[in-house]
Amino acid sequence: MPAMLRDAPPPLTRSVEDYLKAIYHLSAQGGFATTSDIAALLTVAPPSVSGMVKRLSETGLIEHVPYRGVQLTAQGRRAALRMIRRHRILEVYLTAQLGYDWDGVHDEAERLEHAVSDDLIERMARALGDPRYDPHGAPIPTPEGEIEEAELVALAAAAPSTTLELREVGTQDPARLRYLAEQGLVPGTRLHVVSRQPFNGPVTVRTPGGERVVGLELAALLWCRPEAE
Amino acid sequence: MPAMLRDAPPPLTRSVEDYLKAIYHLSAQGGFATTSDIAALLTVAPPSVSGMVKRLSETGLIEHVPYRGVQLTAQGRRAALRMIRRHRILEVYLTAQLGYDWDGVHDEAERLEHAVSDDLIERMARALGDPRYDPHGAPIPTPEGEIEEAELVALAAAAPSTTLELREVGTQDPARLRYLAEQGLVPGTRLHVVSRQPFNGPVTVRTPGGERVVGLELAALLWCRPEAE
DNA sequence: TCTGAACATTAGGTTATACTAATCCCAAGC
DNA sequence: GCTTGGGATTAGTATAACCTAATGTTCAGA
Repeated sequence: MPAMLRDAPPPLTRSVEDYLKAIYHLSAQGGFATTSDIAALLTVAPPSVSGMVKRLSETGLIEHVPYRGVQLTAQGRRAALRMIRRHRILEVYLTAQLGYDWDGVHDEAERLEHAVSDDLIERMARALGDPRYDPHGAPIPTPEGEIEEAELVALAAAAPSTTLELREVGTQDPARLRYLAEQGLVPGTRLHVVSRQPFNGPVTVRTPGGERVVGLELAALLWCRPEAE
Repeated sequence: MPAMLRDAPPPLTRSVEDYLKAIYHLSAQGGFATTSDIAALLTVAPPSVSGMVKRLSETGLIEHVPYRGVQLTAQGRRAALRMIRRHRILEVYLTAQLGYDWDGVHDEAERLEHAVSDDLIERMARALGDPRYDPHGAPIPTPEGEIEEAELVALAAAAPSTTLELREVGTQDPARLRYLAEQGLVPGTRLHVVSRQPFNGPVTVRTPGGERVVGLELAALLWCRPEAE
């Protein structure tokens, strides 16, 4: 019997899927994901992470540099992107087809992403017309594991009198999401930066719904694409 | 702090949910579910069942008579019916909204039933117009845990020259379900029993699609409601 | 009435995942 | 170039599920 067929790789467990996703997000800006960051994100104790890291690097899903942190291997990255695709397709589906709000959809998707089959995800994607972004504007990886890498700038860092398109909202916190939606600050909105107060003050933007004053904490979550001239 | 709030009952694990469902189905005709029947249904070894049975009776979900079998308590029955509602709503949803066939929908629902929230189930139910039967004709429990108890007769036991409505198909086996659908033998179909061969021979029925000869194995799975005169 | 087959249970071990407590490493500041 | 504090790791324990092997129980028929 050929080796390829002999031992089918055991399917990943829920925990493993969660760790890979966490590591993907934490090492997105190129660096290492540290033990304590992973522990904080998954709300487990650091020793639990050390243990899992050992197993994951033995199975070739991550690369571990002791006392430094971990990074995904190509295989681990594929698995993480598969989970992210599932999560984001689910978020779009629940929002578009079952009346969920963008601030309530995360938890449901978080549980379902481990249970749905690839087949079901692709049926949902087809029913939705193969969406490219989730309700928060985050890009959805393709079934082949490609993901769009956009060059976005945080509103907090934008220069006054530039015009931007709000592309992605970098939080899942329901309270923040609800407030942003009330202010009309959702992906796709055009923003003109009116002014920026000194000493880490708020940013004032003009939106189709009127002028809005956005505090720095929120402005740091609003990722925008500079408008082409 | 009042006792009711002090220790919220820990949510049931996947395994527990599966055991309760299995026990519900096995003790449906009023009797005890035996260790080996449960083991066979869940494809685990009998000692695993003994272990789980001990835990479940300690937590008050089942009543255990050693060497005899188990039955659900009122609390266990509620939990089982909740799972059955989830399963059947999911089956209807996947069939009606996402193009699943009635022979392929079982496995997907089996995994999802543990992951969906009650809220999502009720949203699906509402989107479907609160269906009362799943694609196989089985009744769907209400959110309050009521389930219709119909008096159905197996086609295998029906007298010749009676007229019946096929109500429920008692299998989840894809091959059998596919064949039955090809023959037009789906819930809702009106059947007239033309004849019954002796010596456990097949049953001949007239359907809107023409005459069909149904072997005894399949006829035992076709649960029918005698037509009112 | 006894006995053996079939079924149920106990005993003891494995794996995955988590925890706390104890120890280890390393880099930053003196 | 030492010390020290905080993050990382190891050690040891717990729990939920599962397994195989050994032992117990029941009942039907010789």
